[in-house]
Amino acid sequence: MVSGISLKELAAELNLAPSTVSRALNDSYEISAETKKRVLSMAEKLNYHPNPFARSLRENKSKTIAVIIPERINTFFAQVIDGIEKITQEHGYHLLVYCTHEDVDKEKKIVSLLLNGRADAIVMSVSSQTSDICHLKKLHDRGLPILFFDRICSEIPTTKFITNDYQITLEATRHLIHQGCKAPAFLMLSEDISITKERHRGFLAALKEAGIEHNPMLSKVCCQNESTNIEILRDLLTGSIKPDGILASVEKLALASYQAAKKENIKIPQDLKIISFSNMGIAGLLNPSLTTISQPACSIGEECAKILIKKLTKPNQPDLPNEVVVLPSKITIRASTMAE
Amino acid sequence: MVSGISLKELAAELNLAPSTVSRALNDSYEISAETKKRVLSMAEKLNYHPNPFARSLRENKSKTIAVIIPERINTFFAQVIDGIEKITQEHGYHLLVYCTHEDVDKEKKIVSLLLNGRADAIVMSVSSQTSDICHLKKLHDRGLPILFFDRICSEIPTTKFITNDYQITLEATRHLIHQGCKAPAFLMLSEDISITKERHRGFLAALKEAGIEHNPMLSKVCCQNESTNIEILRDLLTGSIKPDGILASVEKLALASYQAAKKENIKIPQDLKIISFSNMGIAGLLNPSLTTISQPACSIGEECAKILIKKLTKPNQPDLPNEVVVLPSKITIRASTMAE
DNA sequence: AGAAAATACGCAAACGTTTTCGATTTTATA
DNA sequence: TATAAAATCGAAAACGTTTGCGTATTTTCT
Repeated sequence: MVSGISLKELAAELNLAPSTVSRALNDSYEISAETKKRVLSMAEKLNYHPNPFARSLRENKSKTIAVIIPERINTFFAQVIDGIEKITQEHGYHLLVYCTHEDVDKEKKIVSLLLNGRADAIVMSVSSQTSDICHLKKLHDRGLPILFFDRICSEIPTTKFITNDYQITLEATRHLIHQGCKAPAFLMLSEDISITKERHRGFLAALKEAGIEHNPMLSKVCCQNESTNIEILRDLLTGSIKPDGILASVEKLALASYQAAKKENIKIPQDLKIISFSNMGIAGLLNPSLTTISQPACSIGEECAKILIKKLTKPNQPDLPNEVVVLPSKITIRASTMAE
Repeated sequence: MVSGISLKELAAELNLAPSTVSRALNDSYEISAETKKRVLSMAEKLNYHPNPFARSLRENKSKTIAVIIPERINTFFAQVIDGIEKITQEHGYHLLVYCTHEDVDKEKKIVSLLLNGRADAIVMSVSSQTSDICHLKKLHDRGLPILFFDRICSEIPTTKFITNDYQITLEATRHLIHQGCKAPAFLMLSEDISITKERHRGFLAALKEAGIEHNPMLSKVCCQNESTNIEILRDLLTGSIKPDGILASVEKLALASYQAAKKENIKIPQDLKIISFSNMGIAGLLNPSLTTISQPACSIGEECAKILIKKLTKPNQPDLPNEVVVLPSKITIRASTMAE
């Protein structure tokens, strides 16, 4: 009932062979225009819809792309998926979306679910806990097109999309320094992930350039839990080596900083200037408004999708090239980094 | 290559019939423990993964649930999906996620894609433009389990999950009045959707209860575009009938109100108090912090998923009962509604 | 007019599972 | 010991498509 009428039944209704009906529906040159019209109208009348699984089984492709992200409640990732969906939908692809919640074990489970061909390709951003990557290697070895964005996995030879993390963090840190920061801190979720390294490198470069000696205590690794992050940051802000600026490599750490500063009664931007990677639309409505480094999330999604669609739809396409595509981020200066 | 080894090949390797191997893998009582062990270890060794499409074709179910939401960049919907995923993943289900972007035409297209059995069930929240619902009826008539949350469709006899919209809006409006509002406004995306009506009803009831005569000009229908919304609200805030309070039935309208008030130099909460439906984690960090009505998004997702899983996994389950499940929302009072 | 080519369609296999129905062997029962 | 019952496995059909190949009819060319 729920699956509706089949091709065979449709063919029987028309007194035609299933093969003929199939060809007619697929607009084959072997079928006369008249027969095509007959088939089409009967298919419409009987509400025929081809079974996607029979087709997938036969064609060995699913018209489905899997997207794996570390968190759903995050403007950046949501925008990327919007971008992916926009392009892939035009080509009749469906999106399976999985969230790892920054948990590498969950990531492994999800990845293993995709070893059976359920998806024709994978677009993903690895969890912040991901250091061992043999589960990802297994996917790639199987021949499944896989493609990374933002949190990339450089060991796997495929196309990756990131932003100019080093350069933009360099500029952002320069901005902090220019606004008067003498001892900025760098906040991160993990030391392992690719972009964190790049961003940290840019941060340190700007300090060196300005002749500021960086105290490693001011490069802080935080965790997933919001309340413990706030505690970590309260300790940082009231510790022996107080930062007068913060560069948060992840949005949630900027927000935790706001909370911590609020609790410790530290004034932003007077006592503490904050700049953060963030794609929140409402950064301008925060108290004070947050200076952000925003990534071209939607474009990243679209570009991912485009290259994937090309690979999947054109026959005899080569493997995805092992290259890193860089799209520029943008700094929007707001109140949180204003010099007094 | 990408699809790996098949059951037949595995069987050949073991000198067993495919049927035996299938049964062994599915832990059938008909197979001896010894054979099972042999099969399992060989399957492991050869990296066998059952083809999901062959199975779906045979079993006539896909182990897939489709989720349709009006927007992705929205904490509420993201949380609901997190809740759904949490439960469904435990039972081996996959999630196809579609976004309508509040566009009813896109909604229709997406729905028509699901007429072929690609998903075993649908969980959705309709777009704000959806008034004609025959595309949804078609799904339900086909026998596909469909289930609504938040933006429900009452014409279709199935289970729906909402919050106590009438009651909580009544209380929220009382709060506004108690804080000194004499002429609160009500902001909505559309007059058509279910929850808007309920919320508006609660709003009006509170006004009546307080003996306040409501000017219909203060019930404002906004649109999807942020900048035009800001214009609409600037007009409202500077018009002949000025509101001194706002109840935003949707998060984005509260944010637009903040922007409009900022531009018009209207002080919140002194000149204008704002309360809004919102699940943003950072409502407390806005300037001023936003009083919110937050919905139990994650629970909604989990409850949806639970009832669905029950329906899908237990045999001979009756249709989803035609009832509305109500989960309570919660008001969190912050600075945006403080009396001076 | 006859041969060749083009047109339009049908038959059957194949994709990788699961399951019904038997078949054979082993074990338990009388 | 004969027989019923249980245990273990295999053959084959079925799910709904697509497609290679075969064939009958019509058209075109010489």
